[in-house]
Amino acid sequence: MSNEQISKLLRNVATAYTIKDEAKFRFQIIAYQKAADSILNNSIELLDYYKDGKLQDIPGIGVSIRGHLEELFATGNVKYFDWALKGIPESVFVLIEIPSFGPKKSYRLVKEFKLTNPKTVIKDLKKIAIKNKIASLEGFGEKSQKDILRAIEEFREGKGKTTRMVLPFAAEISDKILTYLRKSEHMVDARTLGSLRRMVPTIGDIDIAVASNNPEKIIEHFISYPYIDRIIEKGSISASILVSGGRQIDLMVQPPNAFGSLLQHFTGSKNHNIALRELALRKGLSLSEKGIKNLKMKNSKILQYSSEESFYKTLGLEWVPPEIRENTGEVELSIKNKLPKLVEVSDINGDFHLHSNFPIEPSHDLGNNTIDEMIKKAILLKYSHIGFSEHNPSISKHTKDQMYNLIKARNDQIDHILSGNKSIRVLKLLEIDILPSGELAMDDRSLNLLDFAIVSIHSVFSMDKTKMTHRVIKGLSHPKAKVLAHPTGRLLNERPGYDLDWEKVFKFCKENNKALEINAWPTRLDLSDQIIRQAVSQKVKMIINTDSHASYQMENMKYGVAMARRGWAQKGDILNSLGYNKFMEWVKGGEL
DNA sequence: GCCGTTTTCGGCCCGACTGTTTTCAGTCG
Repeated sequence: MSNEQISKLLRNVATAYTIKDEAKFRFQIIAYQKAADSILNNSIELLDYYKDGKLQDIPGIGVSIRGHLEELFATGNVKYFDWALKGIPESVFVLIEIPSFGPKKSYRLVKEFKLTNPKTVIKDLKKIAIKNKIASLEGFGEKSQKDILRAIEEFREGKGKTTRMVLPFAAEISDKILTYLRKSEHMVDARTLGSLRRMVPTIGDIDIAVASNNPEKIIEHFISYPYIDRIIEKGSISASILVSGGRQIDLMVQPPNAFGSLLQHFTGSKNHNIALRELALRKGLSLSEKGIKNLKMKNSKILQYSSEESFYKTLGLEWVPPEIRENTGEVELSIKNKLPKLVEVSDINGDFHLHSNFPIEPSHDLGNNTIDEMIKKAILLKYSHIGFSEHNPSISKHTKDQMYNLIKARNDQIDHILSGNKSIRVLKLLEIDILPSGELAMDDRSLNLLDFAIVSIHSVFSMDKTKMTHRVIKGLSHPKAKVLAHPTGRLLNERPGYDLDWEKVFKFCKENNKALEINAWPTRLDLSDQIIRQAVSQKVKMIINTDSHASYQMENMKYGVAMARRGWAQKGDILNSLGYNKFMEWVKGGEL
């Protein structure tokens, strides 16, 4: 069972409890939802935790839920869940996937109209709404009947939060809205917050905070956005719209004096905020987007904060970088003033996974820009050294000698360009396939033309974990192989990536002076933040590369750095932060 | 059901908005 399926199962238990007796099960509901969230956000298979007897390491999973999950893995079923879910038709759990459908509404509609077929429940409900049968129900009306129809329609079309965007796409939409908002004379400041500010790999909706003394005017301006599809909701200080393309934008306004608490609130994550608010409660304080209320003093005013720093400071906390606001230990460390100093874009001295358009007759895609163009871009980015890593010449279409000659020609081209340009150093690398056998797709004579090789998997992804781990380690074992590129092979919104035994891979990298790549390509972002954090804790070195196939893509470095930051990586964990000489020491096998 | 800087017992975030209501329940983030 996948993490997603297990998460859904726990969420269903919470839903069932909510329907049966929300008051009685209040805290179990929260606990099950928390556990479900935690599992969904975990990029490591739960089955692996189970096999290692470490289910309880997952936050939100205690003795009770762990027991249930162990039963699930051992027998494929959980008696307690069967009991909890008893009496709730399966179609309820289908309806609840539609935004604006919660437990109560879903159950009520299923019961009222006997919608017992989970496969057709959405279609059936639509028919009933069209026949005007919902409006007359007590607690419903004309408006809610229309809303139900529209919610079903939008769900089918994948609008709103039902599909997630990759970071640059979300950033582009957000920038357009910000530019528009800034045209209002009532605007003092506007910022993109939520998961986009935290640099989560995929974004559900776009959250924007505005500082203004005239919120009504801002809201009016916001809902007049020319590319609007419809207004989802609109109040006095917040509003949500759907823009063309089906993306949801949430807006919230506070006066400039309270902008700090709004920034904090709307950046999240939800779990970080809950942790902060529980901490505040223990001090007799209540937090919200409006500011801080002192609960010990009767009818005291809410204290306002114009900056996030002052807001955190009042709680006795160090300001927390948005990328690590996930309640995974950052709150505890910020109390002690012991947050790590995370790596920054300005620490990056080079990019080592670049594909030029040099006709190397590769196994996979060629780049779009010349070596010269990419070097010029690297100079603009103030890099001191870079590396070209085109794919190896296709092994099936060339003899060994032909491959050798192609690589030599590429190297000569680099030397030729460098002879007229001394402002940057350029390493001669290649990205080489690790064949299913674990062998590299190039012989030693050709490999010796390189400063080092980046190795990666580009075929036969479906190997099991043990075999894939063996394949990767064998590939990395070649003395010229120094970096494992896009280590899981995941493609966001497309495929999950293969499984590796990370303990083994980490150990091998550490003992043999190899590095794991953090690939900054926006649909890869591979490694995940979670695995980066494990690698950091085991002192495995990493290198952030853009995998650019065009010079403008070299600006994607910021996304790779963001993943490193989300994984709590510091400058010392990231090889790109080294100067040329130190870097070459590492290349040649020296300890750092 | 989970969790720990006052706690292994006794807590558990906070507010906005909507529709159907005359004061609130449901949903969302």
